[in-house]
Parts: sequence; C-alpha cells; structure tokens
Amino acid sequence: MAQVITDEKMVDEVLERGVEQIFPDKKTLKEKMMSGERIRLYCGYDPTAPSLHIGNAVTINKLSQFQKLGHEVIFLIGDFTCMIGDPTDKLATRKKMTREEILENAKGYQKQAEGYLKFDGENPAQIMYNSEWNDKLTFKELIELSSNFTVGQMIQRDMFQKRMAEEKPIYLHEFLYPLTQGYDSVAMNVDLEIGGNDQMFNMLAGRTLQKNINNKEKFVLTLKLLADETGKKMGKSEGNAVFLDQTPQDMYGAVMSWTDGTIAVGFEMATNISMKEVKEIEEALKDEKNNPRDLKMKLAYEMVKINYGEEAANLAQDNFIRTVQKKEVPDEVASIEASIETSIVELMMKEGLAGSNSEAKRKIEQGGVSLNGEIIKDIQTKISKEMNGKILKVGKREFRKIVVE
RNA sequence: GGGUCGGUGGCAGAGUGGUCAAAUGCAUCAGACUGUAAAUCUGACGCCGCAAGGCUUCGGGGGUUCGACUCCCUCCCGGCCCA
Repeated sequence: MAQVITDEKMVDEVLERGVEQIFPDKKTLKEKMMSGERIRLYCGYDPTAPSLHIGNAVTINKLSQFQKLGHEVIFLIGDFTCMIGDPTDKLATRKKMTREEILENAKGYQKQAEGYLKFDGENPAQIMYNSEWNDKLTFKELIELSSNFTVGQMIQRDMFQKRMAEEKPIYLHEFLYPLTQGYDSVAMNVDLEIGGNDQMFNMLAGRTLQKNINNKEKFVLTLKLLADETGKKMGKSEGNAVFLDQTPQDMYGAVMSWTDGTIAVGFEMATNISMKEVKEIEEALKDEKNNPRDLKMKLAYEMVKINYGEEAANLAQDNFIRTVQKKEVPDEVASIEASIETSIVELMMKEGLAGSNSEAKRKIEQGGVSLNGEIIKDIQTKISKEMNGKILKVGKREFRKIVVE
C-alpha cells in the first residue's frame, strides 16, 4: 500500500495548479487529503476516437499528480457512456457507435496515457470500463436512478438550452448521459472525480447520486480549459489539436502552431515543470526582448519529452529546426520505390501524398512539389533515371527519397 | 392525430426552373511573408481529364420539363404550435 504524502505545499499545488473549481470547496478536500486518508479518484475517457488529445492529457496529468501523492487513481474508459454520446459541446446528437468501434478506439488509450500516468510499479493506476456495471443495470434500477433528477434540472444545462433555442432536437437518451456518468461514481464508490470545466454538470450529477445512494460526499475538481486569453481553445475545430498518438515530430509541430497566448497555460497544465519555472516563463513572455517562439519551442520539447522521452524530444526539435526554420531536408527520409515512366501524380497518389489525382495536380500547379529543391511545374512529369536518390518534397513537411526501380 | 416550417458539400449556412459543382464562414491544402508549422496576405478546395469537356452530388424513390437543389407525387426524418 502506497504511503500517502501530506506535505502541505505539495497538496496545495495539486489542488491549485490548473484548477478551476472544487466542489464543495477546496478547504474540505484539502483537510481530507492532509488527514493522510488515501482517497479514491477517477477521470473518465469516452473512446469516441482512436486517440486521446491534449485536453485529455491535462486531466491525465492531474490524475498523475494525485498518484504521486499516493492516492488511488482509476483511469476509466467510458465504453458504455460512449454509446450514448456526451451532449457536452455538441449541438447535434452524436451518432451511435458500435461496441467494436469503441473497443478498438480504447485499445491505445493506456499506451497514450503512459507518458503521464503509471500503470505499473508502486501505486499503479487501475483501468476500468464502465460497461462493467452499466451493462448490468436493469430498467427498474434505471428508473430509480432517474428519479433523483427532475426534467427541469436536466434542461437547465447550457447545452440543452442552446439546442432548444436553436430548435435542435434533444433525444431522451441524452438525458441519461449525466445519469450514467454519475452512476460511475456510485459503482466505483469514489471520493473524487476530476475533469475539464465543461464536465461540471455531469460530474455534479455523480455527486448527487453518491450522496443519495451511498450517503457519501464526492468531491469534484474541475480543470481550466487549455485556451488563450481570448478564450480560443485548443482543439480539432480550431485546427491546432495535439493528439497523444502523433509522432514526436508531428506533436512538436502541432504545439508550435498554438497561439502565443497558450504558452504559459500549456506549461502549467500539460507539463510538470515546477510552478516556479512556470511563473518565470510567464514573466519572460512579458519581456519584449524574448521571442515567444523560443519559449514555445521549450513547451513543445517538454510535451514530446513527457510522451516519448528525451531522445525523441531532441530529435523532434532538431527536425523542426531543420525542416521548418532552415527549410532543409530532415535527417531521415523514407525511401519510396518508383518505376520509370510513372507520373509524379501517380506516385503521389500511391504514397498517400494526395487524396486524389486532382489534389496532386493542384499541389504541383501551386508550386508545392519539388525535387531536390527544384520546383516541379509540369503535372505531366514522369519518373526518370536521373531522379534516383533525389528528395521529393510535397508541401511543407512531406519528404520522400526516390529509388528508381 | 392536426397545423406549420424544415432536411444542401467535412461542419455551419445561402440558394427556389437554366447564369449551380452550388454564395459565405469555419476547417483543410498550396504559396508568399514572418519571430514559428502563429498571425496576416494570396490562391485552391467533388471526381476524371493537359484541355475541351464529361461524370456524380443538394433526405430516399418516382414524375413533369429541352432542362430540377429549385415544380408535382410519395416515403423517411426532424423542429415548433395545437390535441
């Protein structure tokens, strides 16, 4: 059994760093943690996509901080809730997923989370699947669960309000999402749930149920969303998403495409460098003399280091400097075989460098395709003997070494 | 059950008989620039084709018409109001 650390400074940092709100309040949770009691906490992840993203990483990072203090961490995979689809942030009902798709997506989650959270050694995090108990719920039990909430409470929810205002449909089963997520708290009998601030409603439903059913106080800790001062979020729709299964190079590059305003908060939420350093970075960012790019490079480096280790971080950084800043060819370029007389367009298609012939042609016409630095202008260009060993570049970051057969 | 409005490209959302492969915004891609793969600017953005042009697409099916995203019939789905 792991020893629970009750160092006040450390407890404070865990309860403050990146934290938006704590329910019912920070003081009570702190007292509980300072008492030396080992608390049981979790955060849930719905496997709607094959990869976790940076937003998930922030909560996983928070879980790991509790883990380091010796608390019991559960990494919950929402294979059941996922079938309903969380209405949070969704203007439209999510399409239903099959169990197969869901489990396929969930496969990589542990590996992707490992950069932050330990699943072995002392005090390992446990992985649970919420289908384990939700599958077994009977209709009768579901009715009993539902009776803990009123329709009024459900439709209060901002997202539902918005949908009603826009005359968009709300399906009955969407009301069950907070219910089932809430029931997770009861089934696992946890003391604390953490999640992004947008998950507050769902997490509080669990607080209500845990109180009503197990007569236990469940704490809820919400984290700030990773966003810049204008509220611009990181995410897919913003085009700057970072996924945990990206290659080190791509991850590094994706971080580099964040807006400058996200640098400090990125360090605070997604890395584990000390808060002292985070403050120093904040100060440095205010100084005109410093180039924010350099601090962002440090952030990108840290992110890759956490997920892939120091060596990969160095390589990713070198790669970025080389290909993006100096516009040179990277150290390692994948070779591709090409037979004489096949067209460049055909080759690009075969290599997945273009989604269609039209796209390949467009890229050539727009000057995005080059061979050893020489822009290919003619879409009719065919592979010739002289091209052997030359580097084909498509767009900013795709490099292939041609091996003529 | 009745009334009424609606279902358009990855998303949001215009378009009401030819000028529509379908405005605009977001996302995406390419280029320029830069302090970065940021911001900004320029261009592209269904598929095939060097091109001319062709093919497929506006909930499904059928019809009217020289011609339909646009009109008619029918079916499916949704919002709102009434019951």
